[in-house]
Amino acid sequence: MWSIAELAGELEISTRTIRFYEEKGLISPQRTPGNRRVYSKRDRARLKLILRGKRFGYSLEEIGEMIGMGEVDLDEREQITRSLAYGEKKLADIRQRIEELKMLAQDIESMRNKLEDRLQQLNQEGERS
Amino acid sequence: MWSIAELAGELEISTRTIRFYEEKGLISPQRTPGNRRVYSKRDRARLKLILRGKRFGYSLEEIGEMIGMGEVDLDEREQITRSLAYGEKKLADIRQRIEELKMLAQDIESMRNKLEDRLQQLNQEGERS
DNA sequence: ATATTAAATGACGTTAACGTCAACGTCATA
DNA sequence: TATGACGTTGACGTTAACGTCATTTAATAT
Repeated sequence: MWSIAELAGELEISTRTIRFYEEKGLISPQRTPGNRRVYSKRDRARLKLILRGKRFGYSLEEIGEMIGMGEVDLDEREQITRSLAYGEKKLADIRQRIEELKMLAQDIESMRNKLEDRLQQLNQEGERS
Repeated sequence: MWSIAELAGELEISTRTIRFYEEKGLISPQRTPGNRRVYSKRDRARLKLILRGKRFGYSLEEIGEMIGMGEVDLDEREQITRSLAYGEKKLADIRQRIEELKMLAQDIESMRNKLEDRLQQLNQEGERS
């Protein structure tokens, strides 16, 4: 169990950010008798997932959908079916992103090659003086 | 060569967005005698790179650094050296992201398996009635 | 018991990344 | 040549994702 400051320190975000995510319904920590928030291991895992999502440019709203809010009033079978469908879409999305990242890496590598060539050329010009 | 609307259509962004990127110095298209913007193949490639970066949560400022603006008042050798160093960092970052995405995909797949098991179970319960 | 220190809540401020609108210029074409 | 359709530059508006107070309450140390 963690306090809000401990968790914020570990994850390198502000306490405001954590409260903000709670406002948006992304996490719902327990409270102490004195009304302080306490975060379980599960809350912490959820926060990490949120942060990971953010690093890939997902909005908080998208992340909310991803971790399955909304659609709370369905029977279990229906819920599971929808979650599966959503999961498939996300998987396709992620595989697509992996391919794009590889392309990005290639872009950068080809830039690197050109730059190295130019540097080589500059060095040779220098030697000829 | 493309007009701004053609390019916007193809890339599925607004013309405002394209002009905004120009304001920020990320692209600098040529102009016609009548002051219209014209976009070359190179401009288009650059825009695609920008959009790709955005999809991974990079800010426009970071993208700007990535495609090598800033540091304009250095000699060429220095410029190239810095660009190379920056490129290496980005490459490491990207490779890291690829690994993270693979992990995210695994998370989702294992969730899927659990859900499918549960669905199977529900179906069998149904048959036994 | 009191002084710190940490937390909660609410309100307002800020920044990036555009959207929207007005006022005007220009190009094609009937 | 006039009438849309497309483009340009401001200028102001908007939204997401927080930051920054001020105020009040609770826990901890002395």
